Amino acid sequence: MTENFYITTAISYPNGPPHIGHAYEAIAADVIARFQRLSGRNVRFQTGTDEHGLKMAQKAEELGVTPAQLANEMSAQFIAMCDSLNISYERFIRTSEEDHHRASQAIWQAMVDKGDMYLDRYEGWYSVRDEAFYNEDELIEGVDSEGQSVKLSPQGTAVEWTAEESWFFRLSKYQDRLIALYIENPNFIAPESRRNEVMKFVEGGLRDLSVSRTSFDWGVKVPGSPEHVMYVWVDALTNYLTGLGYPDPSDDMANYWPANVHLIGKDITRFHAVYWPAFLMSADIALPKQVFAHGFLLNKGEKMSKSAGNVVAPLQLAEDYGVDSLRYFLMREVIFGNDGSFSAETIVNIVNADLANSFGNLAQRTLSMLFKNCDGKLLWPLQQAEADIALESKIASACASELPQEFAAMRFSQGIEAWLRAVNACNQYVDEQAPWALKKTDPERMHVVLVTVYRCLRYLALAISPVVPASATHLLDQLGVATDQRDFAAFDDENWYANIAQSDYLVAKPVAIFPRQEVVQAKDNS
RNA sequence: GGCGGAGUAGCUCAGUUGGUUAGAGCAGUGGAAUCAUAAUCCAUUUGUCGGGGGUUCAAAUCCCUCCUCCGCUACCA
Repeated sequence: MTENFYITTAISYPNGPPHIGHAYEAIAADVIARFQRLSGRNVRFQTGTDEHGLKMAQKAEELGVTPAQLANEMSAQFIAMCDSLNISYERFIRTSEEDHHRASQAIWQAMVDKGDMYLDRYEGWYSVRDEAFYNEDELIEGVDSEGQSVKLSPQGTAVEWTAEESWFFRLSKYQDRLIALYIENPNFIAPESRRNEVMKFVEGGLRDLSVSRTSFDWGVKVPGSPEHVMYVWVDALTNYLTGLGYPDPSDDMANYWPANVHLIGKDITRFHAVYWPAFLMSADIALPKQVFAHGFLLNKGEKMSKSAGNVVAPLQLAEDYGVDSLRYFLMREVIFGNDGSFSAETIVNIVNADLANSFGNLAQRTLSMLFKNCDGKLLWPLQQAEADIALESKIASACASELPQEFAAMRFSQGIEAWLRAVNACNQYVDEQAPWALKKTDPERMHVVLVTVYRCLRYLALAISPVVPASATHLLDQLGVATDQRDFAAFDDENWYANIAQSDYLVAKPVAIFPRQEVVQAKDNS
């Protein structure tokens, strides 16, 4: 029986164009999705945009368009980003869609039926500028324009005592069950540092959550309270269910829920690790198996911000260095779960060293010799020497065992390191065997050596394919590997090589899969 | 302020039940080779393991203290 696997990214808030963080999350999720497919699972991969909320409404007004128009325009940009980064999602969800409103109202109603929703007043010091309520003890003393002493928000903006009618969710009721969840499922929140933070937060006591707003109307209407729209997180989190057809009983719900992993940025851990499971518990829906919070990307070690003027457009990087180069760099160089630093120089460095020089050139030198010296013919039957078998066994272990184990545990950089050791072993083997010398002394042996590396290349290409899908496909095409033989199950097929070798397949003059890169100078905007 | 994490070669990081000359990759340097994308292979330099103090036969690893950086500390998303 085939296992199912459901992975989601957070849905992006499209009040601005996609940035490198969005690209990173999409790429990481895509690598996981492709890896799971390679492992033989039925994968459902969902991403999308979170289009409601005050900020979208404000941004639309600022631009003189309706929120729906803005959402259309911006979500198109996110879809375009996914497409250019080769993101293999099954569903791109938009929270403004009709089915999502229905799903959000259904989960809301389920929470009402459970007795977890009540109407109350939300009172506090509100800053219009910050759009946030503050506690008395958070406020600072300040002076207004007339020299009067006034209370200000921590950001120094004006606050006023405000009261708003709001629906509340009985979050406090779920404190103990949440803690039990974290203890019984240590991997529910990853990495561990995030789990510790969440544990402390919940142990510190939970207050009920205000979950509706009356101050604007760009959102999902609360059932029975048309003047209220849902607090965006109730609606946003529900997208993970909407995409499977909730609330209707459907095959997708049966097959894919609960999700295997919600991949998110570390800044929204609490919403996913506290509120979301509490909502689901209340609605009697199964809980996702894991919430994985990845880190942030820093531009040369600096946080990116509009004011610092160092925001990097993801598509520009993909355009400058290639989609697969960007994907490889992010998965290889950033320890998954930690923050990571990037720069054009580092990307070029890593990609040239690993992909162009080590791996790409290995393929190029091998296929080139096969083409020139053996007319592209593969060898059958194949009589390998001890060194050949030893190499293959090492490569098979790295590609079929080490890398998959690391990837399954979300340790992508470690998995890629194991793969790189295999690549290096192949280059080492080529140098030791020196097929160019054998060409004069023992052409038969030369052929065996080249075919041995050829066989290793298939392992290497398949294993790394989730990270660099287009390039891996390019190489597998050159190797003549059938498209239905490109998964981990094919590693167990003893006859794969015999089938190609005994066919009339010939290795053609190879085309470089990873050209060397050079740093593209940033355009001067002045 | 409270709680938590981190500070190891130029860069990114491994490395704790305390134990021989502290490791890897990249970058650098020297050499070999010439099939290949001036790619590859071999060898190799550099470290007060954040500062100071302590425990111990022995500490990057345990304790104390100080410095620096980061995260969390609820309703923008």
